[in-house]
Amino acid sequence: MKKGEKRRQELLKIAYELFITRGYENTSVDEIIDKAQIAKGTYYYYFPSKEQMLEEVIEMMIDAEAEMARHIMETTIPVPQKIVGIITSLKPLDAEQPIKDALHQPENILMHHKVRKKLIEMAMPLLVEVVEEGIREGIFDCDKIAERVKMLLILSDGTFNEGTFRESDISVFIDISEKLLGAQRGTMGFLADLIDKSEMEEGK
Amino acid sequence: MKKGEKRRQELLKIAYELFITRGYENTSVDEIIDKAQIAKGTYYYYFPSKEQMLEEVIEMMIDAEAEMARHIMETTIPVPQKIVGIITSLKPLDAEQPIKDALHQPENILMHHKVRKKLIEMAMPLLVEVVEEGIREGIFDCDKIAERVKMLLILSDGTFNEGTFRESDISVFIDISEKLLGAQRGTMGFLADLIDKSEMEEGK
DNA sequence: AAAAAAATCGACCGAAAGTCGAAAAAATAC
DNA sequence: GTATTTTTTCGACTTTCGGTCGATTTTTTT
Repeated sequence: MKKGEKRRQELLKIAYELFITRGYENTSVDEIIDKAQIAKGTYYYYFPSKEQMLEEVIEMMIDAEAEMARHIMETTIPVPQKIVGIITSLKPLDAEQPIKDALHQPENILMHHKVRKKLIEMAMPLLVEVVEEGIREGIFDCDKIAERVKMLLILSDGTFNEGTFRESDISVFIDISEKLLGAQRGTMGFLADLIDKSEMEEGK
Repeated sequence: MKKGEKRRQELLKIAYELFITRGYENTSVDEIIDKAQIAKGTYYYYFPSKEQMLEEVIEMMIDAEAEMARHIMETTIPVPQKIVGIITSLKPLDAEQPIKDALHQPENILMHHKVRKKLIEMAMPLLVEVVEEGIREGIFDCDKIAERVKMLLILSDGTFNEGTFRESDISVFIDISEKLLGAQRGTMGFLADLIDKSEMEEGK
């Protein structure tokens, strides 16, 4: 009477991997049940539809990201670093070791969109807290924190997680982040080095 | 030997209307050929695939928006108003008279995403020009214009064209627009009235 | 051991995109 | 004005895919 939950997790894991490597739309239910060695009926015994399954897969992913983000929050690194840490930990699965691309560059728009939306929802309250921390410390100075955080998230996602990223975007992003939060010039400057470094690793 | 182009346009028009009112995914090729009173084979004589057709429908839409945007550019209204005018004219089809919704609110993500991307590509060079105009006039003061314009577009899209818009976003958006372009405080203030007005019309 | 509940099976269904060879219509050549 | 070639149209057929359903097996409960 709980073998069920194991199956469920097993299927979720298989689907997660297929969705990420080949895309949601390009993964058929048949492929999933093939890999899992089960029949159609069994699959639909656990999930009412493929899309509902996607929803659950995404939830899994968000949970993982959320944990990482919360972990960063609890550290004692400076507030600006926290913010950047949380934001960069939000790259859906891009930065993960083996899997990588094949997800949002080509055409996995549905999945990417859903992930992105939930990711922003999840990260907002955390970032609000961090920004408030920054305000108390005198590093930031602004009102309407939630709105500003939302825009920061929109901006970072649109700038970095889309295919149109250019090296020259960084300095503008830094500039605008500082002004958005009412920080002193240079507060976010360390971001440039960070990105330079990761670009080099990828040999871009 | 050119009846073909007429058919093509006819099909494009039918598809455009169906895509907009019912969504791309929810419109079947069968529905299109039903409305057009043609056979499957004829459809595929003109379009290699449904998705390619979407691409062409989108191009049509973009062209229309582009013309409107260019028209705004040629007027003699103040630069800040031009910018806002262009940006607001970019709402894919939202603001259009009879059609409206049923597009990006529910789940027409693929189409919305493609439109949005092309719209940004199209609008960037125009806005760059306008911002340069503003700089010459001393209204704006900034470097990296292309990058800043891109962010302005990302931000406006993410703020207004997504389902998460809140009244309180406006003032932050105004603030950040001004800072992004190096404008004086208040330069973009008129935006608030604009939005208030359109909200009222819709009875929100 | 019997009964009930949970889990599994796979043939089948319907919708939808896309194919293909043949035929009709139109344009061009002679 | 007829033959030939090109363009356009037709619709039955194929394939893929998400999803259904009643039957069957396995596991749990009593």
